[in-house]
Amino acid sequence: MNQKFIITKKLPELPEVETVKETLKNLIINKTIRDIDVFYDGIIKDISVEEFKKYLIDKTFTNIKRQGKYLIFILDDIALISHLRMEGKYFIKSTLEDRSKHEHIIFYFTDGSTLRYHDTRKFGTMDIRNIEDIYDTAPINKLGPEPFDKKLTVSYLSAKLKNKSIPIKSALLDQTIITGLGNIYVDEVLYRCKLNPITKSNTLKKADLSNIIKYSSIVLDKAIKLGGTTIRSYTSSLGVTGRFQNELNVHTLENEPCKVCQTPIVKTKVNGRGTYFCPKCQK
DNA sequence: GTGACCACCTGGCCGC
DNA sequence: TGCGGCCAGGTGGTCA
Repeated sequence: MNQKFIITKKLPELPEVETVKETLKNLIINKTIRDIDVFYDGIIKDISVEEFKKYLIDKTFTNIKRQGKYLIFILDDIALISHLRMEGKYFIKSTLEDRSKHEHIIFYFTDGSTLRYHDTRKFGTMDIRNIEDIYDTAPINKLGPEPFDKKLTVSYLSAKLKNKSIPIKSALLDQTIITGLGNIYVDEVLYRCKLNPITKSNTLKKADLSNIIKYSSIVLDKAIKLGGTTIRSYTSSLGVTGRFQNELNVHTLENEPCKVCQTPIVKTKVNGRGTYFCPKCQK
């Protein structure tokens, strides 16, 4: 087998972000920012580094929330909205520790510790909002319901997809329709639903939509309980690794036998995204 | 309104 | 051994 296709990139999806949120809650709540160093300003959206510092210095972390794959740090009256994208991570370290190559933003706390944003590919983003504007402005106000949300019903999904001829895989990756599903979990959900990833979204039956809702919730719930998925080396703060990779049925398992019918799992591309499915179970 | 495509960015891998 | 090129990923922007 071509080695290039074995290596799958790791990425933080909703379960991984939930793990990061819960881990950081125990570590930074009630800590006050004394200073900030920004080594790569491309992560900060819309405002200058000076404004970013002005908003956050002397502020205290009072809560951490999550919406989809976004982390929302509450600092008094300000919200720092962070998206980890492909490889973003947070670490707590002492002020004395040297900065590693990929640490792009360091928050210095008054107690001598630091919160460090580490991102190998510099894809992550940070937005600043007033707390009263969090849910009324982009990016949060564009997000659809999460799989656990009661708003996610068959009628909601049917209305969203009725004019969509794009593959169901692409539709499920669209965070304005359902928020929280990423490439790994969409493959796993579609496998459990026995749906081919290229099925046109507007051809699905109500039973299919019901299954999508049901299995999205089941898959993400289980992944959260297991701390997410560590495919190559993704770890959350303080090196917490996920165990959901042991539950994967198709993703990254090209040429491995399907657990149901033993047919080799196929890897293809759907709108440029690496996609794994069983050609027999998912017709 | 919809869908396709591109940019962003870098480590790891393959082929030469 | 070293170099060039490809690939992976989520999201936002642009264009048809």
